[in-house]
Amino acid sequence: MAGSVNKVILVGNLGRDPEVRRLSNGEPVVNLRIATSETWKDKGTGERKEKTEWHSVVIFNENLGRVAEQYLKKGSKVYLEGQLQTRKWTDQSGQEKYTTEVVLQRFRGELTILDSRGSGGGASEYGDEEPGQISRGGDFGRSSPMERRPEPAGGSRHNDFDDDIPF
Amino acid sequence: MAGSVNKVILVGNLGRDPEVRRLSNGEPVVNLRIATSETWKDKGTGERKEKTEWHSVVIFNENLGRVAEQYLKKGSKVYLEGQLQTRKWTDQSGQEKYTTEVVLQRFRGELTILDSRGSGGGASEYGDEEPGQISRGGDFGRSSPMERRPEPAGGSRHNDFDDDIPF
Amino acid sequence: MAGSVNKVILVGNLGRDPEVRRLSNGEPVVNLRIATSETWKDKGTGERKEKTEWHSVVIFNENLGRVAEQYLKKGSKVYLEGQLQTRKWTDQSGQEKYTTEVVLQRFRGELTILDSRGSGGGASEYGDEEPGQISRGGDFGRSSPMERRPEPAGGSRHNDFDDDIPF
Amino acid sequence: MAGSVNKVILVGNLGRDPEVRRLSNGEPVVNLRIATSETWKDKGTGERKEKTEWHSVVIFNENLGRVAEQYLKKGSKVYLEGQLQTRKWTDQSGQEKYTTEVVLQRFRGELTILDSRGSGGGASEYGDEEPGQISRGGDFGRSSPMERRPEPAGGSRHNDFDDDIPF
DNA sequence: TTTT
DNA sequence: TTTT
Repeated sequence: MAGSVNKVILVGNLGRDPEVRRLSNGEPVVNLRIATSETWKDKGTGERKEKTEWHSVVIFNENLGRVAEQYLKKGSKVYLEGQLQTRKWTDQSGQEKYTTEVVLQRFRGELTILDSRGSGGGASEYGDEEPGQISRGGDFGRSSPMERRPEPAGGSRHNDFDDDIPF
Repeated sequence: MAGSVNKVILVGNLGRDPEVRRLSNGEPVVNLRIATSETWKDKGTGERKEKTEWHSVVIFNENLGRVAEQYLKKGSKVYLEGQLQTRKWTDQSGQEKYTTEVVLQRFRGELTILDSRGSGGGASEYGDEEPGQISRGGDFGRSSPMERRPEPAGGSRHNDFDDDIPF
Repeated sequence: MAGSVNKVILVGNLGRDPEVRRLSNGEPVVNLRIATSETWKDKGTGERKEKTEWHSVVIFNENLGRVAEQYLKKGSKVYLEGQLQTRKWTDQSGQEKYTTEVVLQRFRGELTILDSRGSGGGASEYGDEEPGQISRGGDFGRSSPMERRPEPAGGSRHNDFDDDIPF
Repeated sequence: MAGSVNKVILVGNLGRDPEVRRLSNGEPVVNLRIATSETWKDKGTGERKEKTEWHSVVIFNENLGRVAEQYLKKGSKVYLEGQLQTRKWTDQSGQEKYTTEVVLQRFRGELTILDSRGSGGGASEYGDEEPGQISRGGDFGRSSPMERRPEPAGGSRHNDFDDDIPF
């Protein structure tokens, strides 16, 4: 159906270091485990209570994946936007299982580092006069670095990421 | 942890009529099945493709639950905000399962009807000079209708919902 | 400062037809006037009241601009995401004025048509196996159509937009 | 119109201390000045550039206003949700002016402190078994503290805020 | 006027 | 498994 929106916004902390797998072309696919939590005070007992929710995040967005890989670690606080996706899989015993994840698809989603260290800028790749959003997935919509910034003839293309450090 | 945000925004259509269970106090708990989908054209084949994602939504928010119960049906288009929650349960065979849902907690979340019919107003319950958000969960933070609008002495309390039709 | 987010989400109706200006390169810059409103009932008088807020939206995003130009008109209902931007200008009498707008920058923002007619798909431009978000600005991050889909040798490139109708 | 959404999400830093005015009933109305910014690298010159956007925020939400008053200061980083509102006013010279603000209405909006200090919990006021969202405006929908937590007979009601520190 |  |  058209006219639909599927958006998740999380601000939370990484429960462990990012897990990075790599596609055959070298692109990273990064998995994060993000905790969000709420605290409240039990009106009956006056006790302070807390409930933590854990979120599985998968980053297919190449640029945000590189940011995650390089700058996030256990404990990092992030703002991220992705979409809800549920996939079906079969465990070893043949049982059907469903897993729901927050997915940052290729060229989509957002990731912003909120730690005082580790923040300070973004992995923006704009090269013109218009400002680029910090670490925003949508900034980068192209399928290969070659499409991205036409090199002058004879120009050498180094590691793209070198000049896109997010702080 | 403080400083966290757990928010889901969906615009989509109900795949079936709302399912309403009722708490011992009469409050509705409403389950929705919402479809969002994306379409794209395969660059190779030129074929138009579509992928639909299904979301399980649970409304504990009493007022939004009543709105859902009364005004939503299979096919209705809604905007809603809730939070991600994963719960563990055990199926009949003793297998542990996890289900992730979009939850509108008591006094929280938002629900807005987007159909041309069925839209046109909100279930707002503000009674003062300030405008109330349309069908917003947070509008209603009180735990019983009795707390809500002090009745004049001798006043009779009718069905609360009568005067809160969302369109 | 890094680690910042500036996001506006609107669901509302166009108060008039889109206004389209065109850059020297032919790219459209589209201005929308969007109404959102809230209704509530005055607790004192029992009167139903409504307050409408008007938003100025500027679409620099080329693809979303084309969608707006072609498919939106007075009365259309849309979901859109942009960012807040305030600009200073001087009126004819030399007075300094400030105007705050919701801006969809190049390659950014989202626009989804919510009318039953006019919905039904998206202006996605993905050409691979992964689904593209409907009418999402970030889908298109390239600065010219030439970068976009490498044509087979001898292939002719027609109006790009023809095959990207959002429904 | 019903079926509308008017939402602003900001993550940014306070440019100065909160400004607090007080209504005749003692409720605070708090004004914040929030900076968001974007950085990018000019593709031509290779220069790193930055553009800052300033947002005026007005908090009518009593509870979030108290949180802002007590815990925010110049430099604090916050996540907040409000709605766009433009108001007309006349300056000293009789000129008509328009100002657009991000408004957190009574019982609405969200405010979460993101600084490592100053975060760590929320001003939640739930008193039952369900967890309360951190510093969420919508948690509190009632117009006076008296409605809030029924006191045991003879119970004394102290400063409500004492036991609701957000960390 | 913030932040990095 | 995070954070406060």
